[in-house]
Amino acid sequence: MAKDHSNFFNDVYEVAKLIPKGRVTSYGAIGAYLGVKSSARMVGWAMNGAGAHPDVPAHRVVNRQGLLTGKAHFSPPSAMEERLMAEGVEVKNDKIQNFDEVYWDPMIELAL
DNA sequence: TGGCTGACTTTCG
DNA sequence: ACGAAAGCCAGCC
Repeated sequence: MAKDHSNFFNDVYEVAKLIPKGRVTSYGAIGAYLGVKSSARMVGWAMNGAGAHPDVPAHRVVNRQGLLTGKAHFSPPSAMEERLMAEGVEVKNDKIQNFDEVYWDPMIELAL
């Protein structure tokens, strides 16, 4: 597969797929890993096409506060927390509990 | 081509 | 602690 010049989505999907089960990360973390920490929105936008990528666990990607901000884009929206809960992530009121423990940073985990 | 939008993040009030 | 505004970059019309 030839790497396109602007497959930003592809990169986001790759990182998202690397997220271990029971862990979560933030849009900014992925963006930072891709070199665009200032454009966390882009990561979320890329996730907009994740719906066509079943291998991309978009539910493991939340905002910096650990809030399931993107859950509204799921179908049903509750599927996000449902999935996180199923993986062992404690979610309360659309908010990830022990976020500091389940937080998975690609810049650290994938840092070599 | 130009301009708007957006699943975020950070900072000021 | 909460609310609002600005900054940012890439996709889409």
